[in-house]
Amino acid sequence: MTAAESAELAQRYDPRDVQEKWQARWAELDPFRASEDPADPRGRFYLVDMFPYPSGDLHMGHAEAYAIGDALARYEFLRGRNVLHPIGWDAFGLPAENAAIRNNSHPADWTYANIETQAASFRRYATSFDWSRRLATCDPSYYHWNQWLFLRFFERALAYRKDGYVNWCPVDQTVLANEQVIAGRCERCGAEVVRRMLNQWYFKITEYADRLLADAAQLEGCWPDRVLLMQRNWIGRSEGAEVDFMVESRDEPVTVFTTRPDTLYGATFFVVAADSPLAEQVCAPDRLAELRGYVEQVRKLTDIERQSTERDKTGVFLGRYAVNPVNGERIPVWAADYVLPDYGTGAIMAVPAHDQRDLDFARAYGLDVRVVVDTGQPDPAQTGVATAGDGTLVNSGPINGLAKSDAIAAITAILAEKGLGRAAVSYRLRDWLVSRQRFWGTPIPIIHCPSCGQVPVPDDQLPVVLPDLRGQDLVPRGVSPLAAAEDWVNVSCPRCGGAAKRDTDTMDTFVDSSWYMFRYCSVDYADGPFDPAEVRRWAPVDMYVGGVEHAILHLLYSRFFTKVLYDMGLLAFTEPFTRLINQGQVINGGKAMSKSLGNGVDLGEQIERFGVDAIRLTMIFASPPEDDIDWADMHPEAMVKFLGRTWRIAADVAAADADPGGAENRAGAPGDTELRRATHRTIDEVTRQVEAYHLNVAVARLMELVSATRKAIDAGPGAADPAVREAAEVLAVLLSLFAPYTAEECWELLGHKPSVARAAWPAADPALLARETVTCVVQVNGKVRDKLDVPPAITEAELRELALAAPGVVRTLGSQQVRRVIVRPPKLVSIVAA
RNA sequence: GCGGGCGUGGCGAAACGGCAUACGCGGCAGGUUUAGGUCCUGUUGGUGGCGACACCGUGGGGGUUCGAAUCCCCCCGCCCGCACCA
Repeated sequence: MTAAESAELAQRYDPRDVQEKWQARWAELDPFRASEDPADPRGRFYLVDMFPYPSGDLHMGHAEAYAIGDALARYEFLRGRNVLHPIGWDAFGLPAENAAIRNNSHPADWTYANIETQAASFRRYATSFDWSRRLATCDPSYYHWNQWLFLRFFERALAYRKDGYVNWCPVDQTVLANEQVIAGRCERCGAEVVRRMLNQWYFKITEYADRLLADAAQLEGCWPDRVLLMQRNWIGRSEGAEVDFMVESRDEPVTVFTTRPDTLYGATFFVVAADSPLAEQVCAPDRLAELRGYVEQVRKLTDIERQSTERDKTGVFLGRYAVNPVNGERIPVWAADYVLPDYGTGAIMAVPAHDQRDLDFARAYGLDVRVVVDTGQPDPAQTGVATAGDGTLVNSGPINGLAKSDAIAAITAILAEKGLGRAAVSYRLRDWLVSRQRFWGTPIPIIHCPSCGQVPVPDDQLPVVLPDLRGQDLVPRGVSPLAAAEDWVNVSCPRCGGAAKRDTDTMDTFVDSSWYMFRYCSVDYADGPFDPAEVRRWAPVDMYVGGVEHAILHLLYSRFFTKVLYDMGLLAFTEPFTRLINQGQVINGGKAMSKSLGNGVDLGEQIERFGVDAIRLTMIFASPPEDDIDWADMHPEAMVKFLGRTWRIAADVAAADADPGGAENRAGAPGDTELRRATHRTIDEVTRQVEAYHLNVAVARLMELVSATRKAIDAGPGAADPAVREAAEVLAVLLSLFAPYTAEECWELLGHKPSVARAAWPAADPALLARETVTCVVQVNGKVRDKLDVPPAITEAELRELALAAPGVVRTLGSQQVRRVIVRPPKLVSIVAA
């Protein structure tokens, strides 16, 4: 074949044309089905991509995430592992319900239709899923086990109801977990969240705060640092002490939590959270009206206003005094909204000299400021700047003269001894609010009986299936739409048989996603959430791929669930995901894609234009997986070109094969050594880059090999050389991680059947990796002055001599004295001269 | 405010403390082509020089080192998380 003919062919290769052909073959071959044979000798690898929400077709963000996960999964397959790479859908949730309301249809119709759309798109996208394991969380066969788990949590007192201030989204008309409130706004719809006092279901994640924190250590180096950091900050452990203060006209002491018990002698007033029940309890009767007026005012503020640090401190005096347990001093009790009702004990001792918030409050209301730690900084009462640093204790009785940290220990010991306080730990983490006043979720399997209270639905009556409600109004009104299904709601109490009502709330969808990775191991298992034997075989997940937006929410909840399941004896490990990769976002023109900006890029359109392979390759080649990709800077056409070049190499080899002369040529030696070296270096490099998740660099190495092979064909030994065939075969297998269609075409052109998915990852020949000469850089005073080609095994003495004699070195040195020579054979000599 | 991360060509990005800018885009030049496109080849950090070369160069400043994009300190800029958590 002439170069012109070959170019002509390349022009004819359009990666889009081969997609249907291979989809059909893959469907038939099912090459990525995990082996269910427990005796399968291959090492196992469990890779999970965060499952999608079926809110329409796949989008650009999915295209990146699944390209990364798929490359890693295919790598493990080709390495000979028995890989489990499943897919499912996070199928409950508000968007389905809102879409149903808009279209006057049922959430299930919308959801299942979108699932089919996405499944078809996944197949087109050539993802290497084991399709026999797909799941959808809205299937009763799935949420059955949400309910079962809920009841196990309930038995262990890890699921409980309480009154509390909750985040209420006025648009979605439902409560939200703390984790779902982003900067005071609803994570889903962006509306400003307001606080409401409601009786709701919670999961007691705070009981696991310490373990969630401690076990994060074993994820170090395996999860992105920033995710671990965010989780640590979210859990927010602080060490300090509890101190009991007596308050006039009250028998029980009021306990405060403080991280600075050393400043106890500097407490000049006492503050309770205005909207906590405690405020009314300690308030003098004649001040009650004022307190209530104040609380009313505060409640009108949105969380965003309330949390603004710019806002002036406000509060009311409650007409009572608290007694400082260490010195008997009477200090006024105030109520203020800068003290939170649900952190610590909802009350604080205020030390204005050493806490900025207390100081701001003291200055607003003319309260005393007393310095008890001498930090050498100016008087806070004068400057308005609290001094929080280290220093020496003053005005503090028995702890005078101690340094801050010693004083903390000393005063804590004194308090403990007198029974007035104790060392304590507090967490920023709150319990997980799991009930939602919406329809499209898992019904909470509890029956409320007037005489028996909260009664679990018996296991053998699970699942509690959602009532149909087809054709009924699902518009949110603050009460779950399930309440309207009277036939469904009204039941007899399983315990006493009397008239009772089902709980009408549904579970937060994050419950669904907290354990789905275990369900994948046995999607049809009917005797429990998962088959323990199967989970033992596959789990924990070796590699988890998904967006950083779940750094706290889903990833913290999953870790919590795993620990509870471990405590229940259902799992043998305590962390669900051994390794985690967060891919970046796909943005456009420097901004996240959004309808309002009109900068959305449609994945389907991109695939129509460039083909799946080019889009996958563009995603992979753009940057390291964790970086954002700005689509405006991307050039998928360059990948189309690269795919054509790669394909043409295989085509040239095939053509040379067909040429009778070619066969003779191949009969002999292994072929061109230079190209063979390049091929084996590429195998070695790509293997290492993939192992390090530097997928973009792996693609760059493939591009280099394509260029080298092209040269060998056009200006070297020609397409019939066995080294060219070897290069072409290696390219096909390596490329299959990223561009499966083109890889299949090449593999087929090279005469292989039935699929490159059945090929083996090539091994680099060490003999071909060894280099005959290496380039040695010779520096003089830190600057490169010459380069030498030397054998890799050169000795230090030989290299030193060669370097000193190198022309560039001689020229630079001139009359200078050589002071020192550092020799690092075979790559570097550094000469210090003066 | 607190915590963390990142600043490398015109652009996306490479670089165990050891040749800065691999690979790709874009640009320039050439070949193929009736032309354009496709395809192929070469070239492409800045300044100076015909040139071999020289000097400068990884946000800015300082330090450690024979040697720093890489390690340390300060500053500037951008991004992310938390946000009255006592």
